[in-house]
Amino acid sequence: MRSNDTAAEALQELADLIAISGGDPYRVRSYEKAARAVAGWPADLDSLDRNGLIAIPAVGAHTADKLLELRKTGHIAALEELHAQVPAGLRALLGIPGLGPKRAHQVYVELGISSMPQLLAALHDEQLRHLKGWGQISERNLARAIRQMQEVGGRMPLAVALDIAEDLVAQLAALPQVTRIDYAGSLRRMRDTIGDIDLLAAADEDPGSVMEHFCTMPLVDRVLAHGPTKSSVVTTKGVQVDLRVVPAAVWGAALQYFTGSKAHNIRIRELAVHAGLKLSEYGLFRVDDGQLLASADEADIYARLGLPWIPPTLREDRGEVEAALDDQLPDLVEVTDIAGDLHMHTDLTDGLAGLDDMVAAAARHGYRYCAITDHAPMMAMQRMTRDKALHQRSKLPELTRRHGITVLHGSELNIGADGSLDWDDQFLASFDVLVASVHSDFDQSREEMTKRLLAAIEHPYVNIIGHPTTRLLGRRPPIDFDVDAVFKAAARTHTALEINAFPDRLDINDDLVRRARDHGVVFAIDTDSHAVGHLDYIRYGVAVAQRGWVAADEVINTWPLKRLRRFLAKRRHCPPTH
DNA sequence: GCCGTTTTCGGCCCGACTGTTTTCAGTCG
Repeated sequence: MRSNDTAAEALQELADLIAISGGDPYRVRSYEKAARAVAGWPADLDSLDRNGLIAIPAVGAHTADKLLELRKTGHIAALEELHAQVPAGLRALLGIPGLGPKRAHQVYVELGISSMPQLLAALHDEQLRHLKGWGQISERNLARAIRQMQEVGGRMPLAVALDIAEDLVAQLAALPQVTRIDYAGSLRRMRDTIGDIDLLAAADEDPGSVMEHFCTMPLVDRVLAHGPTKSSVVTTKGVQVDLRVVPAAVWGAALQYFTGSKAHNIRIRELAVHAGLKLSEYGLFRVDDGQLLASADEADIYARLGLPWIPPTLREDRGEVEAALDDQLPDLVEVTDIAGDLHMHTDLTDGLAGLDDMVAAAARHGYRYCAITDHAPMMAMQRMTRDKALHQRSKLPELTRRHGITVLHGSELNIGADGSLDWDDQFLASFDVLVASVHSDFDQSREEMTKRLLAAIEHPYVNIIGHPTTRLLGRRPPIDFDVDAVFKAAARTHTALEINAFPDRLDINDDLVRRARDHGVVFAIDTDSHAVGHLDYIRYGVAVAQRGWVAADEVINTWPLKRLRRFLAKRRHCPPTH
C-alpha cells in the first residue's frame, strides 16, 4: 500500500475514534478532511518534509507532526491512546447504516457492547429498546440494517448501476408530472463502483404521487424512507435507490447538490459563505436579504460563485475548485474524441465475434482506425501460432477497403513471470501495435513485479501496457509494484498505459491515472472487446480518464492516424538491444 | 484541528427524514 493510503487510513481511524469517544465534532471533521487530502495528494508522502506536509490543504502543524511520527515510528501515539480507550470492535459498528458515533458510544457505555456479535445478542435480547432515545422501531431498523449490510455488502460496478439507473429513469420519465429526471450522486460522477443509486426528478404538480409511484414500483423490495420529497427503497436485487423530487425552478441547485461529492459540496458552500451567500439544494441566496441569485441551471450556480462549470467527473475536492478559481480546469477527453480502439479480440483466440464483425462494429462506431490484438502463444489455451497471426494479417487490407477504416495489426502479448514476451524480436517488429499485459503470477514480490513490468516497458516494440494492475473489481486485488518507477519508465520510453474500459477492470483507476499524468505518461483508452457489444464500454474508460484529469491530447487513440503511427513506430527502426 | 482582504480567535455546509420526542437529537448524503 502506498504511504499516502496508509496515512489516510490512520487519520480516518483517528477521526472515527475521536467521534466515538464523544470528542469535538470539528476535530473529527478536520482529521477526515486531512485523510481525504492526503489520499488524493499527487506526491508520495514519504518524499515530503514537515513544510511539504503542511502545504497540503487541510493538513496543519498537528497533523503534519503525526504523519512524521507515523513515518518514523510506524504508529501515532494519540491513536494508540485511543485504542486503549476504545475497544477494537466498536469502530466496525460505524459501518452499519443508521448507527453513528453517538449511538455506538451509547451502546458501549451503557451496555458494554463493542462488537457485532455482542450487538446481535443485545438485539436478540431486546435490550436496546430501553436505552434513552431508542424504541422498538429503532431496534428493528438496526437489525434490518445489519441484515442488509451482510446481504448486500459492498459496492457494484459502475456499469451495473448505470443499467439499473437508466431503466428507472426511463420508467419515471414516463410519468406526466415528471418534467425532468436524471441520475446524480457517484453515478453522475462516474466512480468505478457505486454504493447506491441517486435519482433526481423535477415535478411542479403533485410530487407526492411521484413518490408514491416510485415506492410501489414492482422492483421495489422494501421502503426504507418515504417522505413527500425524498424516499429510499431497496430493489429486489438488494440495490438501494434514493429519489428526490424538487420543483423545476430549482433543478440546477438540486442537481449540483445531489451530484456531490460531499467533499466537493462542502468546498463550494464554503466559497458561498465567504462571499456572503448561502447554497442549498434550493438555490444560491444572498444572506443579508435572502435574495435568490441562481437555482434553475447548474452552470449559473457555479458562475455566480465566480467559477466555470465543473464537470461532475472532477467533483471530488481533489484540487478542482482551486483549478476552477485559477481558470486551469483541464479540457477533458470526451467519448467523441476517441478515433479508434487499440485493443480488440476476435474468435481467432478468445473473442466471440469474427474478424469481419469486429472491424465492421468499429467502423459503425465512427472510428477512423482500430487494432486487432489477439492473444499470443504464451497463453497456451489460446492456441495462437505465427501462421495464424500472419493469415489474419493478410486479410486486413481488404477489410480496410470494405469498411473504410484503417485496421492495424497487433497482438496482446503476455508478460511472463520473468518479464519475457511472446515471439522473437524480428517477428514482433512486424506488428503495427503491441499491447503487453500480465495474465498470471499475480503474487510476485513488489521487486519482482516491478522488474517484470519494467522489462516489458523497456522493450523497444511494446507500445501499450494492457490493464496494468490486473485488478478485477470485487474479485482480484491489484498487483503490487513500484508505481512511480513504472510510470517514470513508461513516460521516458513513450510506452502508453492502458485505461482498460472493460467494466470489471477499469484499470488503471482514476487515482493512478492522475499520478501517471504527473510523470508525463500518455494513455490508450481501450475496451479489450471480446464481442461486438463490448465496444460500447468505451464510455467507462473515458470516465476513468476524465476522473484522472486527462485531456484528449494525452490519449494516443484520439490522435490522427499519422501521429499515432509515428508513436507506434517507437524504436522499431533501431535494432533490438537485447 | 484548520484557517484567515472580515479574523491568530472564533468560526467551521445545509437540509430531509426518522423516531423519539412535546421541541429535538442522531444520522445521512
